[in-house]
Amino acid sequence: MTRKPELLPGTLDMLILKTLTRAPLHGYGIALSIKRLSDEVLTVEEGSLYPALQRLLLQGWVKAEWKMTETNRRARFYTLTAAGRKQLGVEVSEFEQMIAAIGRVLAADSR
Amino acid sequence: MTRKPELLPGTLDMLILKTLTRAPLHGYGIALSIKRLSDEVLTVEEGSLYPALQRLLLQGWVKAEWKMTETNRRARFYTLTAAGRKQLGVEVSEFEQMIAAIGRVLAADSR
DNA sequence: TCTCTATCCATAGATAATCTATACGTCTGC
DNA sequence: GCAGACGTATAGATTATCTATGGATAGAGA
Repeated sequence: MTRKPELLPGTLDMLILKTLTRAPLHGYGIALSIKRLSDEVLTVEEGSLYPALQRLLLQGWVKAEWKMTETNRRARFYTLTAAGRKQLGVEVSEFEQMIAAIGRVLAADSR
Repeated sequence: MTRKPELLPGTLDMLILKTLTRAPLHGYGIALSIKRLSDEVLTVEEGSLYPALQRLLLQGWVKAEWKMTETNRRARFYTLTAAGRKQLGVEVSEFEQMIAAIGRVLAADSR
């Protein structure tokens, strides 16, 4: 049985980076934000999210610091770096190119 | 270093099924067709293609038979089954829903 | 005839990205 | 006290790619 992913593989980093262009956020907030903006279509599982954030940190595309949330909890806030913003641009344009290409294949008329 | 995929993961089965709606084709022909229709953006490697065709056969979404090509070679031609056609519809609509959702996230304005 | 290129099939193994499941801790409201 | 939302994190399984091979045949051109 083929599993139904909650996410298109390969798009998570892009979605996280995009989310952080609005404001620094903690992991939980990033997941909520993506879910809400996508009208509940996209769900980011913790097991995908935190490894992804580690990747982004390692690449230098985000930085992190511990702070207090509005609700008075310790949380790790991630901020987009300049390199991250650039990377987002690259990923978005590659993604759009892919989507356009897939669109052309799907649009080819079949008998 | 993050690898640059030739394909959006998760979309290959859909692309193959779609290609077969036009006419039965052998593996090599499927790969060429996707490449050409996408204006060389999407490249299907053999190591992705043949396992994918095995998956589709196992699921009963395509059937295969050996025939001769126009160029006088033995080749395995794959034909879409009724179940495969139905599956294609499901995959396309899920894909479009995903793309729309990602679009909403990417469109959210950032300061 | 020889060699090169395009056509064709297929698999093994590595890699990457996701999901499932789990564990832990805190704050607020009831 | 307890439930439910908030919040971080990792281990392990799964799946889908890519890389790298290996093999075979047809046709064109030297």
